[in-house]
Amino acid sequence: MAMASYQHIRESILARIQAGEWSLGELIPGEVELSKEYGCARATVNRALRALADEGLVIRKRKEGTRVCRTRVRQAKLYIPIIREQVEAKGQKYHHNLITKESRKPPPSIRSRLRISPKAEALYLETLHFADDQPFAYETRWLNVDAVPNILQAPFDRISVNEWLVQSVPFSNGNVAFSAVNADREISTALNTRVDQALFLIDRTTWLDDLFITTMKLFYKDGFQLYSEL
Amino acid sequence: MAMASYQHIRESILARIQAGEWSLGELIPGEVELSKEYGCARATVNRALRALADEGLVIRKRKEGTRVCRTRVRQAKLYIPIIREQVEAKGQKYHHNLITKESRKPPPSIRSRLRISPKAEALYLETLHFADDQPFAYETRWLNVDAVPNILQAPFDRISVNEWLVQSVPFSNGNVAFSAVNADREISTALNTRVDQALFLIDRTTWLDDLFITTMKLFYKDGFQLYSEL
DNA sequence: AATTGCATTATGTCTATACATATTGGATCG
DNA sequence: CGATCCAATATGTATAGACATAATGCAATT
Repeated sequence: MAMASYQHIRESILARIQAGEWSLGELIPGEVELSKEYGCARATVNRALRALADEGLVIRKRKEGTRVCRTRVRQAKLYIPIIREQVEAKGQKYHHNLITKESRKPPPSIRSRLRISPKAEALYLETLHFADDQPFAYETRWLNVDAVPNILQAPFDRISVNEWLVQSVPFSNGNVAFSAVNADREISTALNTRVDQALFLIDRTTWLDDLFITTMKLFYKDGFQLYSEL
Repeated sequence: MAMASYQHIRESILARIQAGEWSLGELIPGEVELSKEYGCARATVNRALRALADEGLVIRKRKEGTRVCRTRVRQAKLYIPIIREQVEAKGQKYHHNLITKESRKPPPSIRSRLRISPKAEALYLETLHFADDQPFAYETRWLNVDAVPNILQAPFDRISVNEWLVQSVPFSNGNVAFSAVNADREISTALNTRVDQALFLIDRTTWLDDLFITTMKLFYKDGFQLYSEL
């Protein structure tokens, strides 16, 4: 069987929504009725409808029923990959260059988001990522050494900080922000672009519960775009 | 009961992963064993593990078992809201200004992505969105009138194109790309920023099956960022 | 008229059971 | 030795039945 029956039902209902059988905001039949119609158990319809609800296509409420979502919360699932994979996916050769690695007292703007003590130092790293020997992205990172003690032994000449962290440290929560910034002198030099070039910036911070792990800014070379199917 | 039992189990297993009970890439106990441990049916554990798999925290394979995900595919769910809601969520007053609305022959760059005939015309719209009477975002849009016939009656002085489409037209698929661009003269004037200012750009196209509906570029005023929890 | 309470209803979750399916590894046979 | 087959195994899916829970609206009560 190519597809499970709950998948079939999901697709069928999706098609019926798209065909306009029920208009936006309208109630669709209940689980019991649909299960009779499709000749299956209620649990199977339930799973299909739950799947649609997870995707944001319908809204379900107890007692009220299931209705076609009116304001389609367009949720795009973004996969933020490891930079090496991003480069290699384009068929280009990846390497990176560790520019800075030193313990510093973080500036207030960083310290506040770290939730660490005012006097504590943190590891500061700057990395330049290359695709086919062309600059691809410029990364600045603050790292809580206490949270990741064995980081000092990590072979950052062979593996990037980014990748080492992803593979070695679990994390419980964090946030990302995407924005656009103008390249300053330093970054434009590093990325070999003009000053003021618009750059795509990913700003990410991660914790393990309340323990700060790392915060990072990633400046992509111009032309980069983050893509997602809906 | 505050939480369903499968949720409890999900959280418990998540905590055990984060506590390092199983290291990255390692197999965790099977469903039967866990169901005995938690004193519940296998289906309940199954649901918990499926949830974790959906979130990208574990990988499951038949016969092999469930293992903690090594390269955590960091998937961020992005909610792309209606602009009015975005503005009002910041506690600001929203209004918009329809600058252009006319039928045109789309340029090749647009036409190719529309999958429509070479000679067909399409509706071209330019909208400026305001937050507290300050420019917030500049939108250019191409729209397939054939796909949305009743669009010509839509009251675009009261409701924005964006919002009308989201509420009136179902869509089956599409794509989004996020990037950074430098403001040209026209856009910088509209948004009241300097030329060359880095702007966050969302570029989105949607279809109903193979029927093109609309493609849109949205230039956000500087300072904007797209935020998401992980 | 306002409040309280109860039956109703649709989804949410759980259980026990069964069969399906993919995959591994060992046993068998040429 | 190598190819093939088969049993074991862990997850995947489906079913019927049960109880939980939230929300609605009607009915009885104050």
